[in-house]
Amino acid sequence: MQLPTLEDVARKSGVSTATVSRALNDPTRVSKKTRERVEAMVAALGYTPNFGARALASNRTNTIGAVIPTMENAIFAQGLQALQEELGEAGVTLLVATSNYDPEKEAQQVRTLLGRGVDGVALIGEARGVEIYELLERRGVPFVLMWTWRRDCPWPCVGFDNRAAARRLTERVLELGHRNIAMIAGVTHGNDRAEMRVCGVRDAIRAAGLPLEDKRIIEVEYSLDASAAAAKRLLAHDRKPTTIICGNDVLAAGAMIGIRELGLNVPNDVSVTGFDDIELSLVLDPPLTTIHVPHRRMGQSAAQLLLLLCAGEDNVTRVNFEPDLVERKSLVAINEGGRIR
Amino acid sequence: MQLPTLEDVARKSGVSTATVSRALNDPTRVSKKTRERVEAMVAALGYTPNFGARALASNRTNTIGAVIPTMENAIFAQGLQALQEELGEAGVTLLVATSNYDPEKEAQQVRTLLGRGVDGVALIGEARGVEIYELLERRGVPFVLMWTWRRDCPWPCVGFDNRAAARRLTERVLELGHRNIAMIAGVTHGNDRAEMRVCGVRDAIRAAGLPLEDKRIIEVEYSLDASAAAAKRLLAHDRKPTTIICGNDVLAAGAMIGIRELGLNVPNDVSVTGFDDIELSLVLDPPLTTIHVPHRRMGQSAAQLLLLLCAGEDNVTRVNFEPDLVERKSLVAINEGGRIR
DNA sequence: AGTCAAAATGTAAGCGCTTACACTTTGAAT
DNA sequence: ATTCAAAGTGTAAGCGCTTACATTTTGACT
Repeated sequence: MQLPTLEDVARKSGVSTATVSRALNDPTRVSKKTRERVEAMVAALGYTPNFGARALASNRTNTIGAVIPTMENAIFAQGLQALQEELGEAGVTLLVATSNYDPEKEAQQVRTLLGRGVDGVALIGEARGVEIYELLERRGVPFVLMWTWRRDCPWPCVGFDNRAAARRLTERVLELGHRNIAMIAGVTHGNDRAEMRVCGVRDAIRAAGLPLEDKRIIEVEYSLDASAAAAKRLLAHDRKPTTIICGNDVLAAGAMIGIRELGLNVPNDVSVTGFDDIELSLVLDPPLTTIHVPHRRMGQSAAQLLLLLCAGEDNVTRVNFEPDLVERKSLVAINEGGRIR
Repeated sequence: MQLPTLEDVARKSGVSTATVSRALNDPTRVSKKTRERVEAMVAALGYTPNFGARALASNRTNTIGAVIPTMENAIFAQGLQALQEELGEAGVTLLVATSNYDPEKEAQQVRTLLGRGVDGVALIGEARGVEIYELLERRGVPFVLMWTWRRDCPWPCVGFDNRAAARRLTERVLELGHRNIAMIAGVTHGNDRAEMRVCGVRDAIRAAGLPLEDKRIIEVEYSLDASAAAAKRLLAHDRKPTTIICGNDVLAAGAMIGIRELGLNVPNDVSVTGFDDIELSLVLDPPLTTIHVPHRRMGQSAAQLLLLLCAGEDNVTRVNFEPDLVERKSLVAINEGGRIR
């Protein structure tokens, strides 16, 4: 069966295809009478514009592409959902691709998205080969970086200062009397958020005049198993850490599993902190002290910025959110004896 | 700047556009010599096919659309990721839309996807207005239902028997001596998976000759808060349930939060079971006894089926996975006194 | 009634690709 | 050498839409 075309609508409502096109895309440019006639005919025929033809003729697809590392853990889910909803209200569709934290794969996904003619692109973080940025700029396709922010970032970004937030968290840990701190970080290669979080922790420890010991920072992939193993390794150390700062909530959850398997208790034997404040942090026992990231607002804001950029606005904008430290039960003060509470 | 077109490639490599098109889409139909020349020219110019033009001319988009309820909890993440990866290997892109468990929104999203010319559609579950099925069939767009399976389902589906699995789980609960069972279910309206899980629980209880009490089954939206509240309500009952069977892992996590807030202990005071076996179930303390659903295999299988259907294969296929009961620590046997363990 | 800018509409040329069909070349079999 | 199917290539007609430009209609003023 053949779908009705613009021309069918035009013929049956006694106007030209141009008028139908206008009635659909910019109703103000058409008299009320024709508009209504056309709309009625569209409904009667069940006409839907052909996406490919429209894209070909107008050179726009009303599609934004996003490349995220993974959908499998919830870190990006909320933000993406919000991005999608916000774009949806403007009639723009979101195309999501995943890179599995592999820069090469990310580049390939960006190329695929460009091949599909996306009008704009959302990327996570700043760290990637310069060729992607060049490609995007050469093609004139606007993009924004999400989940990251830096004062002098040369590109539009919507996020927060991972380094400052990690530093703030660590300062709180220090304030609670911890002097023996370890960290389970995400893999920092090609991941500036992970890297900046490590830097932030280092900043705070150094500022406190404490030594920073490289072996107390373990980098692992974002999985429960890897993090649980890392926690066990850290706690096998002769001088056990009193706090394990984790690169994100998933790592914190993994660390808590590892700690539990060692027969130790959080927070009595060791404190744990997370980062991101995904739903997970509430189901953990004890609930996780973590950095709350405003995922939804970030997604919305990124959508708006992207729409602006697509509309031709072209000054680089940066949106900086201020993540909060939410203190729950997984981090407690240390007492005089060096044991916790 | 103007992007290179097929014609540019053709001109510069001294062949016709038809030959270039063939060299790109079906290399075997072109001599080795020309193929190599064309490929070199493509690389040199950085040519990428124009998606819209291709879609318009060939009437295919190499895109599959999926409508899922939400990305915000991880239930669908793994399955979708697998679906996407499998499609990706066939050069097909996945377009994901969300309905937020709203049938009306789902219908609208399907229409949007069709408007974008998707070659096939993946939907979650079977329960929806007949008009969506009609629309899909009228358009001749193949689709598969995921996360659900029924012997006499009239449409292609890739999933498992939610009812049987829920029944199996409940039988195990009964086998462990529980006689006083409550359930926190997902909202069943427009959600056959949730509904079938309730049915399965009922089946088992009825088969055991026990009374089934409607008030012991509470339907809530899939959120931690709602489930925690429901658990509290159930436990405020004069005859406390010894097990709370939850419609999925998220609800189980919420129930455990509620139970904890009541100062009770899982599983000593009350057992809890989940359904889905998402990563969450491992981070809970105690780890959750739940039904393991093979999300990844389901996604892969759905992708393969969809690709077949798009290729013209048109006999209705149903793929049934056998979910396992994984027993962890949140469900324990009841002792003689009626108290647990 | 006449004027004329503004509003509404029509005409038709593409957008970049695929593919039916026609034509040419190739090379194995005679 | 000749033949002829198979393999390779070219020609050109769309696919369904947008939009620059041309033309007609409208209606607020004289």
